[in-house]
Order: sequence, then structure tokens, then C-alpha cells
Amino acid sequence: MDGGAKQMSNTQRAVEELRRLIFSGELGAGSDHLESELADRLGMSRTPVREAAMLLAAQGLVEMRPRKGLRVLALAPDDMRDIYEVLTELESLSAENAARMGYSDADLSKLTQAINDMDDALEHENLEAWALADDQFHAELVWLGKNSRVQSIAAMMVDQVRRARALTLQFRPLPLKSNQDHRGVLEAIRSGDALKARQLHHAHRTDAKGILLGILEKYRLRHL
Amino acid sequence: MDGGAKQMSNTQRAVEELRRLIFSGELGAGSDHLESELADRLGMSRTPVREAAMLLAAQGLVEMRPRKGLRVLALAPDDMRDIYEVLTELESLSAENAARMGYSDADLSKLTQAINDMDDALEHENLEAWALADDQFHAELVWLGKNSRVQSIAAMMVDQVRRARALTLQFRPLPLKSNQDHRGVLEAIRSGDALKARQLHHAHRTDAKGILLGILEKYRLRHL
DNA sequence: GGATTTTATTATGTATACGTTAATGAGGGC
DNA sequence: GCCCTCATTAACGTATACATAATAAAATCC
Repeated sequence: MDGGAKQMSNTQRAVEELRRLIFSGELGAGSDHLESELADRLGMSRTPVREAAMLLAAQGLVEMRPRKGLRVLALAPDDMRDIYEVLTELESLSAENAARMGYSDADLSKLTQAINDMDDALEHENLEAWALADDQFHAELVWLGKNSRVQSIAAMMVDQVRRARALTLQFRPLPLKSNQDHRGVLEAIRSGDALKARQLHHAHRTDAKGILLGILEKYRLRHL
Repeated sequence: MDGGAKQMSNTQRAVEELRRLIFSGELGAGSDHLESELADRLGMSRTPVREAAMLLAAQGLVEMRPRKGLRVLALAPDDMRDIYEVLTELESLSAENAARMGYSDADLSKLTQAINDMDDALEHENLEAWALADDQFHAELVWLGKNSRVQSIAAMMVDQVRRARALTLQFRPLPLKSNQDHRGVLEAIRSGDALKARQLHHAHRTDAKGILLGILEKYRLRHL
């Protein structure tokens, strides 16, 4: 049970490493980087770097601009709105489907755990930990929905807003009401009330979208 | 006003050509093809073919299997269900958003035209033409929703079911009721009734999903 | 001095070369 | 006759080479 450090192709390593560099901010939003520069930095030739770049471009994280290099994509508020809307719909679908699965309490343990972790984090006013648990809740919800396309699309969308989310987290009021929503969704799933699960989660995500866009507006965050 | 035959990179040409070969069935579902073989076939080196392959793999059309070659992905009924569910959600969102835009009749002309085309096609019992117009209706609806992510995701999903859709078309009963739904959605958008637009379209797509899955079941179509 | 043409640079797109390694088949052991 | 070992093959992953085209720089002209 290692971290996954088997023998990996350089292309895969390049993807992972570039993602890390992007999410950590070492490659800032809007910055440009030549293929050869990145190749040197990662200690490999241009070929795998270029392949990784194309994959990241397909996932909407970067843009390949001939002669200008690889550009790390910045997100405008409109992008955030678009992405959150997609997540809202697909996660709500997941909640609905999850409710129809007849999951046992054991099946829902990760969801429950994530909610408890959020409570703990809130008590200690640990936003970092809260965000992590919140991510886990949403990821697990999507997982329970058992729709392969939703899973991959949601992962892509979450990736696209990862940087922005980390940034806006600090501006955000403590999400005290949030866990009520989560518990409601969990309960609806547990009791098999598909429609309620969908509606509750939809409302939850729509609220979150409103809060986020409010922050972007308030602090004039135009590209992140 | 050429067909777009400007100077295109070989990678782009490879993407287009491979897509054509896949959709036309010349590269059948489930078939394997070596990179070098495809390179020869397209008259270029492995490099651009490989890049194109990775892009198509990211879009879910093929799978890269080391030493086995590029495999054209076949779809199981579960995949169809997953994809149609995603389309249902995202198109319904589009309908809702479109209704909020306050579009004029002129803005909605393409949508109207698509509906009329479907009527015409039905009168002549021309399934091919009906399918084309139906595609246009759905594509235009997504366009009117003005969500960039929904647009690219929907395009991907439509691509993934393109082959299967062409195949199942012939098994399908004449979609006589379908245009009632379409007109209802159009009317809701025109009148700005966002919730109704969403609900009508959602029901429409859910029906379509049921019909399709029924066909797959009935004719034992397990991979297409 | 400013504008314009020419030259030089350089990042990319693509071809090619090559080592590695998984798949295939031959041959031998049981 | 079946299974295991080893040799062979060939497809891929990656590095490298190179032509092309775009940009920057330099030089020239008005």
C-alpha cells in the first residue's frame, strides 16, 4: 500500500507534477511556460511534457498557445458560475441515484465521517480541515451515485476550481449552516427519498454558488 | 468560405480523420489499431497520431492499451444510461437558463426551425432527417444556455453516443410525441418560465432514456 | 526620429531513432 | 500431452533531430 509510486510513465509523472505545480501555485494562474523550460524542470524531454500538457489542456487546466508556451488558465467569475452549475446538477443527480441504491449505514460511513469531520473542523475553526472534509463529502456523494461519466466530469470540474477555492476559502464566513444541509442529504439518501435528496443537495449547492459569487464580487476577484 | 481547410496541424487532421473513421464505422467499436498502422493510414508519423489518440482518449472515444493498440470504445447499456443521465441534467439546466435570458423570437429561430424540420421529417417518415433535426434542437438548446462547460461536456457526451444512436435509430418507433415535448420546452423558454422549461425538458430526456434502454434490452444490444 | 524591411533567433510541430519490455512462440523437462 | 523456461519479436515510451513559421532585433530608408 504505497502511495502509488510504481513504475509510471514519464508522461504520467509529468501530469502529476504539473498538476502539483499548478495547484500549489508555483505555476501561477495566467503564467506562461515553454515546453522546453518545463521539460528541463521535470528532468525529461519535451515529448512527455508535451503529451502531459495536451492532457491537462483537455481537462481545462491549461491552454497551449503556439510560441507563447503553456498558459495556466485563470478563471473568471463566469467560469466559476458555469462550473458550479455543472457540479450542482451532477451532484444532485448523484444524490438522487444514491438514494435509490438502498445503501446500508455501512455503505454511507464515509459520507457520515465527512460530516463529522466538518463538525470537528468547525469547532476548531479549522477552515483547511473543513474544506478537506467538504471535498470528501462531495466526492463520496458522486461516488455513491455510480455514474461513471458524472464521476470523471465532476473530478474535472473540481480540479478546475481547486486553486480558486483555496483562495476564496479565507474570505468566506464560517460555514455553520452547511452541515445541516449535508445531514439532510445524508438522511434523505439513507431513507431512500430520492427526490428529497436531489432537492436538498441542489439547494445546498445553489447556496454555495451564491456565496462564492458574492465573494468574488465583493473582493473584485476577476481572475483566479 | 471554404470548409475550414486552412493550414491545420497534422495532429488536428489526425483527430478529425480518426473521428470520421470511428463515426463512419470504418474503425468498428471494440477494434484495435496500432499507432504505426494508423500513422501509415493517415500518411504521417506516429507522433501526431499518438497525440490525437490521447485527445480522443481524453474525450472517451478510444482507449490506449499499451502494446494492444488503440481500442475504439464500445458502449454498454450502463454507459448509455450514464451518458443520457448527464445529458438530461445539463440540457435541463440549459433550458432553465435559456428561459431566464429573455430571448426574442429571432433568438429562438434555430430552435423553432429544428422543431419544424422534425415535423417535416416525420411526415415523410425520414428518420435520418429527424435525427439530424433532433440533434440540432438539443445542440441549440445547450447553446442558448450559455454555459461554456455544459457546452463542451454535452458535445463530448453526444460524440460518445453518436455511433450507438445511429444504430438504434432504426429500431425505434416513430417519435410522434417527441415534438410536443419540444414545443413545450420552446414555449416555456419563450415565456420565461424557467422552472417549467427545466421540468419539461427533464421529463422529455428521461422518456428518451427509457425508450433507448428499452430498445437495448429488447434487442440484446450489449456493446455498441 | 520614426517607420519599414531584412535578418536572426527560437519555440513549435513532426519525423526519426532507439532502448525497454510485454507478448509470442520454440524448445525442453516432466 | 502439458507446463515451464528462454529466446525473439515488435510496439511503445521517450529522446533527439530538424524544418517551419513567428517573433524579436537590427539595419536601412525617408
